[in-house]
Amino acid sequence: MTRHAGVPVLRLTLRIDTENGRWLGPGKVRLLEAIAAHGSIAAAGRTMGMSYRRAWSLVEAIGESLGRPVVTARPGGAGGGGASLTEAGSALVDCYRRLESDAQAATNVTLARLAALIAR
Amino acid sequence: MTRHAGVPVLRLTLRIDTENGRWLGPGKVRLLEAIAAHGSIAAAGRTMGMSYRRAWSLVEAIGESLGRPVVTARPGGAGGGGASLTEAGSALVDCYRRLESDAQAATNVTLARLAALIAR
DNA sequence: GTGCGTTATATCCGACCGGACATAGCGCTA
DNA sequence: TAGCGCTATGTCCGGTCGGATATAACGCAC
Repeated sequence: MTRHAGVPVLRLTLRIDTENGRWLGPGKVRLLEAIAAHGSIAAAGRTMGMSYRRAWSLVEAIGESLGRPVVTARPGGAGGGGASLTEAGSALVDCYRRLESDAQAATNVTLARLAALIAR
Repeated sequence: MTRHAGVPVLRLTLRIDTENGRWLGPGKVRLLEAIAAHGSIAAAGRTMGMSYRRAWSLVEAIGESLGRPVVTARPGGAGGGGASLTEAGSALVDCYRRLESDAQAATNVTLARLAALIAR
């Protein structure tokens, strides 16, 4: 990931807007990935520097965007419980990441042209 | 622009993040286009339902993202003055719209797969 | 059965953002 | 020269969002 001297790096992020005014962006996707990686909403929130309250409400919002839950959570038990992605949840992450890489590949030349516009 | 029965429409929006924490999204680009179309920041703001104050500060923010001004404005004169895009400003709009169409073309099949995930 | 960490939810508060309003300067036009 | 509309900028206020905190329930481990 080297960069040419003086040419600024531009990062392209995608946001998917649904009909009902909700949307999905990179933050929510990263949260889902962290939940999958750590096995709990609380641990995912901690690693991303957000409160459990916020992490939970984001998960809620994603579920409402999709019309179905994206995580299954269980309180109590070993380690206090935990959470993992539903099939729809991990499919959502996969779709988003594929969208991202496809878009990146299709736009990198124009993105470089845009980067050249920026004063340095 | 027909849609299959029951399949929700997803809109893909791009956001370009620069190194200094600033970014450019569809709202700012539409504002620039409105300025080009109407010949003034004030008129552009009115057609987009925002105050002159806000329109002007957005223009300012875009300029700081790019490191150079995106509009040239002149107070006084016929009609009170006006504003138009600089060369960098219209190049920015062109780049963004091209990014958008390229990304749209490259992702529409995956986007359809994502749309199928959404409960109806 | 006590303890622990997590889920789930309510409430309160401060920070931030945008909207509303105010003001000053500018230059053509009538 | 008076007026108009736009640029440019400051200030204040209210709504919204996130952070902090509190509480209850749950179920395994010890």
